[in-house]
Amino acid sequence: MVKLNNPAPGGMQARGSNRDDLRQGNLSTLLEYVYKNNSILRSDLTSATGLNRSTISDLVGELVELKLVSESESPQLRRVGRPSVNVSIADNIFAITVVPRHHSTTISAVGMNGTVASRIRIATPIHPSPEQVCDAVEQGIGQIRSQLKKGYKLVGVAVAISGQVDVRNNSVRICSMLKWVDVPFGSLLQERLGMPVWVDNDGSLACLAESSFGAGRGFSDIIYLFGGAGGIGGGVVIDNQLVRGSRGYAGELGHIRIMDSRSVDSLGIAGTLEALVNRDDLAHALGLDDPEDDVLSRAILSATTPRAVRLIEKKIQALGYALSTLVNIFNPQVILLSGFLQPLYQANDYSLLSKMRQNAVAGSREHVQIRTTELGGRILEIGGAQLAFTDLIANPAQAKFN
Amino acid sequence: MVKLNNPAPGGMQARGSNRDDLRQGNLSTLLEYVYKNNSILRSDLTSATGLNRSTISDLVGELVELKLVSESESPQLRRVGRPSVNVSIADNIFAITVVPRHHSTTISAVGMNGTVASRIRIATPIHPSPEQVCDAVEQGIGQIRSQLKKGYKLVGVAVAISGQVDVRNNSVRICSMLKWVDVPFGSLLQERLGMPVWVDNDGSLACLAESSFGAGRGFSDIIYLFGGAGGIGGGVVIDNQLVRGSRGYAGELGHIRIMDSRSVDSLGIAGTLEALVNRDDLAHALGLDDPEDDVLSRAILSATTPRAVRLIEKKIQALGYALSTLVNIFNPQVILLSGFLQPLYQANDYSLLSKMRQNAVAGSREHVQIRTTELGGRILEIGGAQLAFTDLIANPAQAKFN
DNA sequence: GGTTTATGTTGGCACAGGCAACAAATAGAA
DNA sequence: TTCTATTTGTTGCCTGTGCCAACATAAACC
Repeated sequence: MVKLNNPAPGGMQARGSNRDDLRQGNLSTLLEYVYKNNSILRSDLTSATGLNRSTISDLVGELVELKLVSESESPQLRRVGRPSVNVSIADNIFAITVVPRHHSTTISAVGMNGTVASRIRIATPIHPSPEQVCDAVEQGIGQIRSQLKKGYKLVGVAVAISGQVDVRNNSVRICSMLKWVDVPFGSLLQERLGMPVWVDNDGSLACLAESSFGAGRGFSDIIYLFGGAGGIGGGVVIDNQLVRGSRGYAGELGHIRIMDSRSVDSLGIAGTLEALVNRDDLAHALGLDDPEDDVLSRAILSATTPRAVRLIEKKIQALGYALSTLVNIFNPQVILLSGFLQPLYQANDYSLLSKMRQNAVAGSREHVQIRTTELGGRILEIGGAQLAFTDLIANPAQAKFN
Repeated sequence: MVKLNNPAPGGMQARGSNRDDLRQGNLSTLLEYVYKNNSILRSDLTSATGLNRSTISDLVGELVELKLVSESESPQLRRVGRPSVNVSIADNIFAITVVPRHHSTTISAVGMNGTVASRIRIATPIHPSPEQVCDAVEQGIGQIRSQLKKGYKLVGVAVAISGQVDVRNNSVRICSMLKWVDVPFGSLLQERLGMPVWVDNDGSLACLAESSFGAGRGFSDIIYLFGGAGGIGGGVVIDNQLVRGSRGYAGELGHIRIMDSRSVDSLGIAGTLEALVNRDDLAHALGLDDPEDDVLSRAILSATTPRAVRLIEKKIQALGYALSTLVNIFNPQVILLSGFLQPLYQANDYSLLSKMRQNAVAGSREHVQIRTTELGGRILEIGGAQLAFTDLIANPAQAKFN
């Protein structure tokens, strides 16, 4: 459900809505439509929202005045009747996305219209301190500002962390990749930059991106799983809403239990999906040493040695078990696989599907699909930007830029 | 989030809101407050919703005219100032709750004010056909109608099924207890009775009840687990919203995988929570033959034979594994245990907690609580009624009774 | 070029909630 | 008792939001 600040009672904190909330909610709904579609006809907004033509006209007018969208002549559609006006997202609104890694940090400017306008990778010491990452970000934003066309507006900075993030206060609980524990990174960076900062888990951000702009488009209930060198991450969307849990730690799908085993995952938990389905094992069995994603992928799909084939099948089985648990819990419409889980699925989709179905309850297993993801390397930039645009979209009239 | 029919875009189906929606949303919010609290001061409604005093006065006035609530003098609070008016739910609005079991069906009338006004148990053949249950319900409602005070109003009938239910069309996908497969029970019963019928999974309904009126009050993110003779069921509440999944099959928490094992659960899936933590095993090890709940509970808490103690500990370990998976996925505030899982927890709460913590990610494990439930035997009646009252609460002005 | 169809535009309207002033009902102090 | 302070209910008026109907406009179709 969208805005109109009545958060559902139950916790009994529902608020009433007044006329301002009504207007704000409608503005927000419209802006979200334009954002998600990048560009949309006013007549489509009318039919989608159910609002009156004149109301849409008025609301879009306000968004134009706020310089959040622009109107342009419609493309030639060869349809009867007066052609409708095209509404597009302004091309000068950007979010900064920050992705810190072991020994470098990537800083990007992502337009609200979806374009990655600028991307800078800045080397840092291995396992950089929060201050060192702040330095890199500050430097990167400086460069980006000089590259962007004049008149640009920044909404703020989104940071994607490969670890556990308390989203209530934007602080990093644990990030093994950076060796951070309890770092209030959001506050640190915000103080340094003087603009809003949001921090979130990378799996959640990727899930967000894929659900809005990738393979999850049009689905309301989605499981997203990503397999990378650091382990397995993920995210869950229920009823079009990303699941965050009480503090934002939800979606640690790599750490769900599969079986008794002495293999432990990156957090030292035994028998989990991440412990059993592991990139290094696969690379090793395929005779590769720290391969790039596409190399590993091709190797998995063309594996022939009995040992490798056996191992791949074993991983598929383990993944199948995990999927069935998730399917039983969530009854999703679609499961999205990315990273090295994608070639694993493609190597033997039948095997994965049947393992999953075999261990899932009847109702849920029947209509669930498995798909591979679509967004590729830009996924964290898109997801991070989406996080950064959230406030703007929720309340377009109060937009503030930096 | 409450009403104001903008379902979140993403699936891109958000609708705009007009003035009618505004009014409807506020009426709904107020009615929900009164329902959840049974009785509340008008001044508390004012501060809780943030709406103006005069607006509350007007809205409550409409609810009174609709005969959904009544106003009465406030209790003596010995507070300075003019005493506020007390708003209570009308005492003549009822839902019928139906709980079909192996060889009997229980039909109850539950007041919107929370009272179970009438409860009738009607014997049926073992594994009754849908028609036989319909017969029982029709007969039961006939009796209930004669018992209720004149002037009563019925909103409809809610059916709690121990199995998988497609909530989109109120049909039973599979119910092993009744041996039903693909029974459109909602339509059948609705046609017979001529009033609205809703069907849902018993675990989901129990979760709903416990989250609104039981041990889950005040929490927004809840895991609910119930252990009974038929297996283990459950439900999940995220952000104050019951998780139903795409068709309503979500929440099959008994079928999440724990380990490799040859033990199978009621659906034939091996190594699941339900397969490993099993009421019959416990009863047998304790030398009991089909015990009542309280008998089993006492036996678990006072077990002394090494074999029984070992078995109990083993079950606790398995439950701990399941909880850690759930905690990793959801980052809930609280886990509610009921049925025979409750004495299992009480038998060694330290052991269960530490097993769960040991296998859960740092952020999520730190603040999660485990609690036992509060509602006892009335839980399905309360949860079912809540389901039946949902439409009325969502749109008080369109209330229709039977 | 006229007709049909769909959309944009405009002015007036209805009505929901806010606001301010006043009335009412209590506790507490003098 | 009486007076004051405090809180809440009530009333009339106002603002602003979305709706509606009539009209204008721009395309396809014949």
